Amino acid sequence: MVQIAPRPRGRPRSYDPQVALDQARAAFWNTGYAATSLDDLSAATGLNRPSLYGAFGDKKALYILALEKTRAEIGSSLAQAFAPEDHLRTALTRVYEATAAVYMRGDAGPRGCFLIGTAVTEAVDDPDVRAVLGLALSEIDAAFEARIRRAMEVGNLPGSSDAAGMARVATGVLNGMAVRARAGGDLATLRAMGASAVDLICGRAGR
Amino acid sequence: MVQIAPRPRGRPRSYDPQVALDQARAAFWNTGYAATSLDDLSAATGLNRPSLYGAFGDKKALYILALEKTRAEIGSSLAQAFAPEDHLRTALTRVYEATAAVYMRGDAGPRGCFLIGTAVTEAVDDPDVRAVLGLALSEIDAAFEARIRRAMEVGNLPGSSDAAGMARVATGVLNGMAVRARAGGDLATLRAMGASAVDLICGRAGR
DNA sequence: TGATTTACATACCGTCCGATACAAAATAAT
DNA sequence: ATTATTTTGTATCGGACGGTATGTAAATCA
Repeated sequence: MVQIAPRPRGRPRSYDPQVALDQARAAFWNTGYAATSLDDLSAATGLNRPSLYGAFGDKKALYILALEKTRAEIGSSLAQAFAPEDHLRTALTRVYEATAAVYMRGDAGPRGCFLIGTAVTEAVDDPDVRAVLGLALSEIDAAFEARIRRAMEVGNLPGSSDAAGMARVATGVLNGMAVRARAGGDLATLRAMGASAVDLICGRAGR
Repeated sequence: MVQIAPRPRGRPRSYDPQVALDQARAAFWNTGYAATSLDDLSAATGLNRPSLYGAFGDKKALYILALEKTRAEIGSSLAQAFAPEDHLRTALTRVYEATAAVYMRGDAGPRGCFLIGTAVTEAVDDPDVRAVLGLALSEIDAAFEARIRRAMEVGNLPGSSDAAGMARVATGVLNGMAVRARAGGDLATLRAMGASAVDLICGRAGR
C-alpha cells in the first residue's frame, strides 16, 4: 500500500519532515508559541531557518501543523481506547490513566497537553488557533459522549443519564489534569482526579 | 478606618497604581505574557515605560503582581460565594453561573480565566509562575472541599463521599470552562458544563 | 523664594526577532 | 560532461523587543 517514491529531481532533503515536526512541537510545547523563537525551532529540529521555511512555511504555519497533528493523534488515540466493548468504568479509567502518564512526561518537566498548554493562550487573538482548539474539544466531547451512550444502551448507565453533559465534564476533567501537570501537580494527583471523575460518572458503587 | 494619607514629598503620581495594574492585566489577559510587549502595556495603562518600571519593576514582576492579585480575588470571591448556609446545589450553581459569566467577558472577545489563559503556558519554563498557579489551584480545591465537607456534615451529601476528589473534579470543570471560553465556546455551553458538574456531585435527583 | 524630592517624557541602547537573498552542494535528467 | 532542479549553509535585512539614561515638570519643605 505504500507508494514507492519516485526519487525527486533535486538535492534530497537530509531529514524526515514528520520527525522535524515532532521536534518543533516539542519546543513549542515547553515554552509556548510566542516565546519559542525560530532559533529555538532551528536548534530543536536541526534544520536551519531557510529549511524550516521551505518545509513548513512560516512560524505560524508550522505551529498550526503541530496543532493539527496533535488533534489527529488525540482523535485516533481516543477512538482506540474506546473501541473495546468492556465496561464504561474500565474504558474511562484506561483513558484517564494513559492521559495522566502522557501529561507528566517531558524533557523539561511535565508539560500537560500540547493544545491546552500552548493554544489556549493564543486562541483569543488568533482565529485559526481558536478554530483548531475548538474543533479538538468538540471531537473529544463527541468521543466521550458516544462511549457513554453505548454504556447507556448496554445498561451500564441509567437510561435517563445526560450523556452530552457527562461528556463535557469528562473533557473538563481532562483539561484540568493538563493544567495541573504544568502547574506542578504530581502524577498521583492527576490519577486521583481521573478516578474521582470515573466515580462520579459511573457511580461509586460499581467499584 | 481609612488612613488619611500624609501627602508624600515629591511630585504626585498622575495615576492609580491599582487601576494601572488592572489595565496591564487586561492586556496580558488577551495576548498572554510573552506576546504582550511593553509598548502594549504602556498603551493599556497610559503610563510610559519608565513609569511602569518605577511602579511595578520589570515586565516579569508586573505579570507576577497581576497573577497574585487574581489569585487573591479568586480566593475572596469563592469565600464569599460559599459563605451562605444554603444547599450545596445552590452554592455550586451560584459559583459556576458567576464564573461562566466572568469567563465570557472581554473587550477583545471572551478570554476565560486569567491564570488558565496565560499562566499555564509560562508555568513549565518559569518556576515563579508555576508556584502562583499551583497555589491558586490548591486554594480553589480547598474552598470546594471545605464547602463539600460542610454539606456532608449537614446531611446534604452521603457521609461516605470523597470530598477531596469531588473538589478536584469541581476545579477541573472550572478549568475546562476557562479553556472553552477562549476556544470559542458560547455561554450556554459553559453554563451547561457547570450544571452537569453540579448534577454529578449533588446527584440529579435533588433537582 | 529657593532647595529638595519625586514623577513624567523623550530619546536612545544593544539585542534578538522573523524573514530572506544569495551562493554552494547534491542529485536527476539529458 | 552538462544542464536543470531542489536543498543546504551563510550572511544579512529592517524592525521590534526589553530596558535605561537624561532632562524636565510638579509638588513639598525650609
